[in-house]
Amino acid sequence: MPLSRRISDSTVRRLSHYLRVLELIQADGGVTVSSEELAKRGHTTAAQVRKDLSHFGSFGKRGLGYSVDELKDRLRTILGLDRLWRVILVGAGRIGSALFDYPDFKKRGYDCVAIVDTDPEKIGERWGERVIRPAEELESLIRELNVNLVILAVPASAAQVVAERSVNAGVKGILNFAPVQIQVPEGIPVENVNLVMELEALSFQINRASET
Amino acid sequence: MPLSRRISDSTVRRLSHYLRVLELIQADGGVTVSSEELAKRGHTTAAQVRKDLSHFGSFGKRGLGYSVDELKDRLRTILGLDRLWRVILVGAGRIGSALFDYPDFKKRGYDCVAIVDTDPEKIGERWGERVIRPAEELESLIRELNVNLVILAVPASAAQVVAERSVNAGVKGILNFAPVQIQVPEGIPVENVNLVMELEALSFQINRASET
DNA sequence: ACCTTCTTGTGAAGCTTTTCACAAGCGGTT
DNA sequence: AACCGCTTGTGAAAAGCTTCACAAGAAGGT
Ligand SMILES: NC(=O)c1ccc[n+]([C@@H]2O[C@H](COP(=O)([O-])OP(=O)(O)OC[C@H]3O[C@@H](n4cnc5c(N)ncnc54)[C@H](O)[C@@H]3O)[C@@H](O)[C@H]2O)c1
Ligand SMILES: NC(=O)c1ccc[n+]([C@@H]2O[C@H](COP(=O)([O-])OP(=O)(O)OC[C@H]3O[C@@H](n4cnc5c(N)ncnc54)[C@H](O)[C@@H]3O)[C@@H](O)[C@H]2O)c1
Repeated sequence: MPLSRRISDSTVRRLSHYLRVLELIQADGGVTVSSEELAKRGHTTAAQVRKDLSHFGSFGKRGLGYSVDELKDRLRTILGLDRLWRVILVGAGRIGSALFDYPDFKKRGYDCVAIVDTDPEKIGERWGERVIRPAEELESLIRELNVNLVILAVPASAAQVVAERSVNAGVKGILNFAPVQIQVPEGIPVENVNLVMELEALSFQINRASET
Repeated sequence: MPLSRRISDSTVRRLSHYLRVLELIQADGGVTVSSEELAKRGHTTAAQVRKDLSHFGSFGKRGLGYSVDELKDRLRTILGLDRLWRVILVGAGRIGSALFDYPDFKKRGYDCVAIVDTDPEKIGERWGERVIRPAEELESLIRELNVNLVILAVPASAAQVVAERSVNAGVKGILNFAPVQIQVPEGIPVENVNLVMELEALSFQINRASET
């Protein structure tokens, strides 16, 4: 069990995927599952499933497969879902309002504990249990509420500055919706969501397929 | 110029990235650009930039670099942005309303020509120039408006059915926001956006970094 | 016309990820 | 207690992707 090797990005995404599949299997009353089945319902092969899991230990029983319950717990621990993550949402615009209160976040332990915006019209507005705070309070909110993650839902021009301020205030990871590559200190993970890029990947593939 | 080899996903995403960088350079008045500079402002290396581009031809001049204008055009063609894409939005909920009229889509040639929903409260509602149509009209709208792409912004339970209906009606690609792996016929590209997965990738990396 | 400087395009090397293949192990059956 | 069917865990092979390194070519100066 090579617990210290680097884990590839694709492996992590697949783990996340396996977890979701396990939840579905559990909801259907499944008790054990083979790598074969996990692969079929995921998007991959049985060997890949086993290799992915083997990076973190050996959770299965030969001849039987994996205990759904146990594997689910293991994956939750591996993915860091065995604790609560405190998230601040920066930018209460269109994408921000979709993300806020997205139930799947809460279900996985991501709790949006604060929202900030610069727009005086929006500051003070109540969203569910939260009130939109002015952007100047970003640092103090992060410190006082012990925020771990920031969701950047601001215009591209503001993203870099907000990211820097957030990291300086102690945030440990960034989910960035602005279509810019933000620069952060070594060791602070950033995940980018770029929807234009996704559409471009589609049109590229469609074009390519039609080129015979 | 190996025009027929398979292009990796990561290459396509970088092309998309280069295009954005080129637009920024052009806005700053840049006329030519070297792979070195493109790499610095992207997220990669000069060799990678050249290798990526070399799959599609040789667009540069040795000693000089690339013409910003020309490379931009070439990339637009490669990514399929030299035409208009007609998009239907299925699901006029929170994420759907954020996506609709997202200006960056229009700027790249993706035009949301129709919106459908099942909710009687929403049907008939006007969003900008569009009116939300009942979901039963999905197929007829796709055919009549010559829709190429579908954005799935419906609950996970509805995603598979909507995807199948859309493909049967002639859609050529799917951007899926529902957190399920949808099954489609060979040759229909699907891009998935799974935000929970992105957050999980962050918490995984944060956990891992703190394990010394 | 030649030399210098710069940067591309590209095989080859190096590295990472995926797939293969099979010994090892578990549980049920005879 | 030995056998059998099944599935894991894992080295080794294969495939895929990135980096290296350099010849080839372009522009400008002398
Ligand atoms: N709408 C979409 O579908 C969509 C999709 C993908 C990416 N994005 C990106 O997400 C970001 C936000 O998009 P949107 O459509 O929600 O825009 P929006 O204009 O609706 O919202 C942006 C919000 O950020 C606030 N803001 C601006 N500067 C700020 C700052 N320094 N600190 C805090 N708040 C600030 C604004 O007041 C506004 O409320 C943009 O970068 C956009 O490119 C949007
Ligand atoms: N809100 C988010 O931040 C977010 C983020 C990522 C992914 N998602 C996913 O996107 C999807 C939509 O999320 P949402 O938050 O917008 O939910 P929502 O409930 O706000 O919107 C869903 C909409 O789809 C409509 N709908 C349901 N069945 C339909 C059908 N068969 N045909 C057409 N329309 C139908 C509903 O009437 C509703 O208007 C979900 O799968 C969700 O998991 C949401």
